Amino acid sequence: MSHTLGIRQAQKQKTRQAFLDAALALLEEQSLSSLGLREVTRAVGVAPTAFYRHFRSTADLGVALVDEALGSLHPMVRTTVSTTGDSEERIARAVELIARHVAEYPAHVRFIARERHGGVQPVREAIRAQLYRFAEEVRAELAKDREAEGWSEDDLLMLAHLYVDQMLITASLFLEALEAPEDERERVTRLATRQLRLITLGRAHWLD
Amino acid sequence: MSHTLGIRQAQKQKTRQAFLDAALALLEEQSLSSLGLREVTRAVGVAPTAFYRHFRSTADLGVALVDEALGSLHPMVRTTVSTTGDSEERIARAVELIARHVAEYPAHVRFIARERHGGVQPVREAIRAQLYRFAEEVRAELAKDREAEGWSEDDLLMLAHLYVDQMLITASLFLEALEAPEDERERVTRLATRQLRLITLGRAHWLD
DNA sequence: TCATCCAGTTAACAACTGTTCTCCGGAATT
DNA sequence: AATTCCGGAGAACAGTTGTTAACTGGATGA
Repeated sequence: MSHTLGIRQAQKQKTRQAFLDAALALLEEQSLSSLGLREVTRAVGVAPTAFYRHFRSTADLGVALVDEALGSLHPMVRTTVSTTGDSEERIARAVELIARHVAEYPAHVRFIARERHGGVQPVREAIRAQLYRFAEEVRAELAKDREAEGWSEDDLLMLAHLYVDQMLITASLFLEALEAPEDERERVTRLATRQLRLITLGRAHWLD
Repeated sequence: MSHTLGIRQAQKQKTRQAFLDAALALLEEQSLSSLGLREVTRAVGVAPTAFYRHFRSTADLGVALVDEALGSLHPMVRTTVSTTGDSEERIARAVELIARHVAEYPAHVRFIARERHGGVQPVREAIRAQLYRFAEEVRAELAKDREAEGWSEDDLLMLAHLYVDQMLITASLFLEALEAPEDERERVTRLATRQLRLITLGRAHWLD
């Protein structure tokens, strides 16, 4: 098992997490490329120079945030795609799961959506890599389905990317609807469900 | 026709355009929320205070950039969707058209992709409004097609949003592949084509 | 021709930025 | 018990930022 951290290491990780939390909060109303180092340290309640003990730059912190936001999501995506049952049930469950995740971690979702095409290259790269991993994993799960018989690897990956992108679009829509009345979120649910239904329909007739 | 502008108005518009051009260039490597007013005036070669003669703030300039980037695109989108011919031909033409547009106006495309979920609320709002207009127009064009018989207005709008989002995803992929060798762009073309093909397939079986 | 307008200039403001170097004190190691 | 390690503090650096006020000089319209 993992060795119990010394007081020192534990305190360091605690401060580091405080940096990540404070940055995430500040990033709700701006982009990473405008996030100042002093701004973050001020929010944490620590001297500006302490920042350098944990990150080389704000871009570096951004990459760490990408891992926090997406790193732990892989098992969830795998099981979601592979859930057995009627395709209609699977769609409903996937949309429900996205809605739930957005409601629970809105700042993480906002960060990813914002910085995916944002102004900081290393962060874009990190997100791109993670999303590619998602697509690969979805492809692997899709390949297990008997509906994938006769599909080329390339076509499966094409479909997987479509699903991943659709997931992000839906998450972003839920995010915009977060503060809105319940029926707005209901509208998003119905929209996303039908879009996934249409894609699934196209999938079923791909080999015609 | 439009009244010829006086020397004064003409010069003002020229400077204003210089602001937009300089800002767009600066925004290739950062986000709008980190774009400084002085930074822009320096690039234009003008005093900082001159900025206020044209824009209230950088956010205001951003909204103007949204109009420049998307405002003139509506007729193009309309005619693209409504082009007659085999659906396979239509897909190929649409993808080709996106590729061409990205190659011709990469900075505009980058700006839209970046600020769609960016840190400046009025700009996000402006982009959202324009994209909604696109979706409405696509819906109107789709409705003319005989394949749309039996479709509800709501389902047509759902499909239209799917097309618009797919258009943006594809544009963003072409953008990333801009500096890459030709075969990378070819890969994107093939990917986008197949994704559109699958969506079109789902569309054809929607009423089953 | 003369008064008015107005895009752009100059100067100055307090507040902020990232980064360096030096130091402190408690944890970790021997 | 003595020594090393190291996360964080403090002070100072040269530059930067947005915004204000008062100005200049050429185009505009009476």
